[in-house]
Amino acid sequence: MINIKFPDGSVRQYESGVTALQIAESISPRLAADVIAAKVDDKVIEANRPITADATINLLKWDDEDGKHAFWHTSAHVMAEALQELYPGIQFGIGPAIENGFYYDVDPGDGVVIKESDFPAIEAKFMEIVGRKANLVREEVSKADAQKMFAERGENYKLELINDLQDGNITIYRQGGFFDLCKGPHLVNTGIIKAFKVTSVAGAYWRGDEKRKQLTRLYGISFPKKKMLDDYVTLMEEAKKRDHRKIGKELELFAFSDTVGKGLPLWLPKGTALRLRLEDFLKKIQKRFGYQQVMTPHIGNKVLYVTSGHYAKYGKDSFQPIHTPEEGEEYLLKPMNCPHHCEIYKFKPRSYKDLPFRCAEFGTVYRYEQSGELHGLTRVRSFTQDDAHIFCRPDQLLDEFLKVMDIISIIFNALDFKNFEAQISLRDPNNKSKYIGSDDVWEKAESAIVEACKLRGLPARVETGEAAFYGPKLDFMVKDAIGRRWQLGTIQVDYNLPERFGLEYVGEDNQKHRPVMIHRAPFGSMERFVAVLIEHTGGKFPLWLTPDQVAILPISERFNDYARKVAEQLEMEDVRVIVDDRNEKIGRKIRDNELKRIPYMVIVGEKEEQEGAVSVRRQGEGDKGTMSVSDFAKMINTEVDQMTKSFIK
RNA sequence: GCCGAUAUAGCUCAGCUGGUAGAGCGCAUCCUUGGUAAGGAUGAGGCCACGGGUUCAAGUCCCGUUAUUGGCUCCA
Repeated sequence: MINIKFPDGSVRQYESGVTALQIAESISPRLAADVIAAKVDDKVIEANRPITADATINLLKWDDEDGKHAFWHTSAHVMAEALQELYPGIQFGIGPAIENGFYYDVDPGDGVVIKESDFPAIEAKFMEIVGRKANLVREEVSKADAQKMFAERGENYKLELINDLQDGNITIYRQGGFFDLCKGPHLVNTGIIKAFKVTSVAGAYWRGDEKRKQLTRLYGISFPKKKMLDDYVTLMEEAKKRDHRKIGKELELFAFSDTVGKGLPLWLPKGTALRLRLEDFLKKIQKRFGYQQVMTPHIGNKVLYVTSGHYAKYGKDSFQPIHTPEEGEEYLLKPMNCPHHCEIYKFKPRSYKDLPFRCAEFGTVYRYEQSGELHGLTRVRSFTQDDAHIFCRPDQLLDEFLKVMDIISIIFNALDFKNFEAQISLRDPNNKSKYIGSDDVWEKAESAIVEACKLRGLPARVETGEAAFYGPKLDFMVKDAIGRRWQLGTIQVDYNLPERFGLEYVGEDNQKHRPVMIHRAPFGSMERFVAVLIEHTGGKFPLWLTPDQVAILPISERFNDYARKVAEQLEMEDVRVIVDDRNEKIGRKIRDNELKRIPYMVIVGEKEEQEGAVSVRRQGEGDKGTMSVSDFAKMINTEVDQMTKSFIK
């Protein structure tokens, strides 16, 4: 007999060799029907694998991440089986479960293209296969056997994968006539899968290497109930309505013009109003944190970027240098603000008493992003960083870093970005040639970031090999409407540029010392931040930020003059208003302004004019009753003050 | 940059197996002057992305280019 411990702490005894499924059955038949897999001592295994020693068990259902993972992983195998039946001679790459579903990378053979129009056939074949309700059978095989099995099927990609595996822990899973190299875990039977959809097809390089062959990647998602798929499809459609590109057009925030050039956003009046308000908000916070605003040109002598090292690394893939009538003179559209700020630092000799020197600029930069990468406002070729560079003494570094973290936290709180993720990006120790600077300097910079996160209790994922070439960084990532992750705020520690630009300060000891630099951008870029803000709010911006706070709707044209008078009065009180004086009925005006997501509407007619009042409506809520114009102005301003008092002033 | 998809009026889209363009919204003019989510009439808008080709005939079929788009790679 063995002891099985459950998550609630209770312990039961079972015969050795018992399976998770049997354990579930011993508790309740309903539980047994829901069990997808099991976590036994932190290892996820099939629900029908014998357990032969004392263990802690967690029965995994669809609601458990690991359960879903097994479900989708098996689904990937079923999709592969379907593809094998539909496309004889197809070769398989890898087919993992991902955050929302799974994919399989396949090579359908020369000249064979899998297109969107083929999805229905794949889906039908998939459902046919799960209808066979095949059991998944796990087999441990030797490396030689595995090689033989996949060589017979002509699976060159699988053979390459097997080559990299250790003999002795190679497993394959069979279902019906199909088998795949896989370490599991899986469902016990494919029949549990009740709904499936191919979500998209895309190219993907084998092993993520753009020099190798591009395979066809099929994305899919599956569920244990048909309704769940329907719900998922509805959810995706809802999310698409929050797409910033769509809302940006509807609310006239920004636009693109082929004539201006791709990836070059045009900020329309409403979008500009929103952006400027965000910039003012940050400026106020920065002032409080001792920053000084600076301005620098949009171009700079190429020498600046040769010095910084950017030219060597990105020069060929950037907008090319601007030539002047002078022989040999070259300027670059600035891809970064830091070299300019270094020159500001160098303007005069600095004393240790002057540090930290924090200089901030909403600096527009130009980067020639690959054409396939451009995406709405989130990935563009011209964008404005809310950039600042802090030049400080090494002993001030940690404290300065923490202060930047505090600014980011103020901003994310103010805008209600709760579900951000923090990522520490470190250098890849196996590929140091990608980076500039000595080991010693990198170690100091990396440990400062790790230490800062520890002090603030910020849980951060650590990624090696993701650092900027001049230094490690801490990034704040936020998801968009359909779950894509975008980097917003960033803080980077840099000992290298001060070295390259020969930055110095005179210390207490009257000797020359080298400052440390922090690059930081809490929004990241105004473009990307606004894009993510649009998707988070669905275009319903908070009252303090929104371009138009109030729409005044006269009942008929007879009250247009009164409406304009009210507008003037409100404007005197710093309320942002528009007057809808179109020749339309009131119901129509309400509907149109609701759709424009204007937070407040006030209706004015005969009654209001006589009383010097307005009839108030809140967007999405409806009628709020009548009040005097001055009370209404007060109400708006109080609401704004309530929202902003915690983070502005 | 690579693989797939898409491109028709200002916007959202229809246009079947080829026979010289349609709707709704928006816009303009007129009627209507209204009380909390779409009042009515009339009208103006299209080198069907661009360039080639096949055909008696191309929005429709084929090729190329450009832009957009879903991924991959990249992201100072």
